[in-house]
Amino acid sequence: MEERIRSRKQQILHEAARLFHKNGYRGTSLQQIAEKVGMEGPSLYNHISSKNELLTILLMSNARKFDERMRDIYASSLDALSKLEHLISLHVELTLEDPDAMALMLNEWTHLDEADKTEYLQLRDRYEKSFRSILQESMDNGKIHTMDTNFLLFMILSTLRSLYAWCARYPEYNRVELENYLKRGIMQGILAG
Amino acid sequence: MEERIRSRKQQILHEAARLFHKNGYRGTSLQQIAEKVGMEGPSLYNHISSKNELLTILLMSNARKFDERMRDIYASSLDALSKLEHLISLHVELTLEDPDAMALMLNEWTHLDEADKTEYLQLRDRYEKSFRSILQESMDNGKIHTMDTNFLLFMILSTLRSLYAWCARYPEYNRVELENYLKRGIMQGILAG
DNA sequence: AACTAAAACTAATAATCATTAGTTTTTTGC
DNA sequence: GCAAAAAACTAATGATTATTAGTTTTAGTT
Repeated sequence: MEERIRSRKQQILHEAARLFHKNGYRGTSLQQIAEKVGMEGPSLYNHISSKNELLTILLMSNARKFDERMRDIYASSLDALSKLEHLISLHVELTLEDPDAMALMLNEWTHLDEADKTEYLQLRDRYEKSFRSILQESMDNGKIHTMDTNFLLFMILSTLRSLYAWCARYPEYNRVELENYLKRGIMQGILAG
Repeated sequence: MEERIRSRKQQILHEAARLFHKNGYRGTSLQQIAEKVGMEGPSLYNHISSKNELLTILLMSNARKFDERMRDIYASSLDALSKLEHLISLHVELTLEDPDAMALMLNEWTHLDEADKTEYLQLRDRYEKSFRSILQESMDNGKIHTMDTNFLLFMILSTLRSLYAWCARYPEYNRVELENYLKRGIMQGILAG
């Protein structure tokens, strides 16, 4: 009859992620998190050392996962255009895997303490540089239109980064559909013909 | 005397917009706003009735402007594809006009009080419905690829709504360049040939 | 100069909330 | 069963902060 009981800390992290996503880090009190888990606010301190620790764990683990997966793609021997497709898939996969963590990573990183913020921004910067370099290579190969690389990166990342909101609103779309739509929309644009 | 009040209030609104954008509504104290304007926190109450009033004025005026401009475009006799181009221009224009107000409208509307939030969500909903209907018409006309209209709307709005962040980071791009890049990127996609 | 109202100031209020202290209950290993 | 550790509770603490109260200064009008 033992169903898998997540450790208490995992439960806390899970509820924190949901609430931080829904109401923001500042807009969420420890009391609210505690209530969801079924205890009083101060009891949380038997499991965590601070509110900020919760954010840091959730956010940094997602950021590091992104970094790792990006490095795999970047270092692969695929051609640039295929790498780009894999990047799109990566966003879809990680967003579907944990939309709350994704939302936190994108929206709440300002509340990290200084050391973590520095590391986060380094990871993000490296990610963007790799992404840009893949776009640049595709352009040099003549595979995609010549265009301001930074602006192109901005357009693509805008869409990929908003994906968590789409998934929250329309949970019925699966990974394959999302990847397909995104690749078509980004690669081919919307004009017919 | 009326003029004095107005200009002082405009000053306060301006600094509030900058700070709300930079640190969020909750992350901004009245004391901080007051300091930027050159007074003590409580002195603000000679000009405003509450912190929330500042957010409401900034946010709702922008939302209503959007609504009004959208209605002009929607009601025009242009063909659907031209309307879409005008919508892109509208986002560029209003974003460049006041990036702080745009960021507030997109990110801080949750802090509106109930009545304003309801109105805001109605405006937003109407905006999205009109946008979607224009996309649908373009699709029916065979002008753009057949595809899930909601997802297409999501992709386009993701980019347009992120524009304020781009403008903050790269202030050297002007309206014409932004419109051109966006129209090309959205309409034609990135694939060469 | 004197009156008035706007607009500033300082000090107090009250709410929220992360965190600590101290205590009691529950669980666990034997 | 039982000691000890883990995990819960209640009750402070202290910081922040929106807002109000009461007072003084500033500036415009007569």
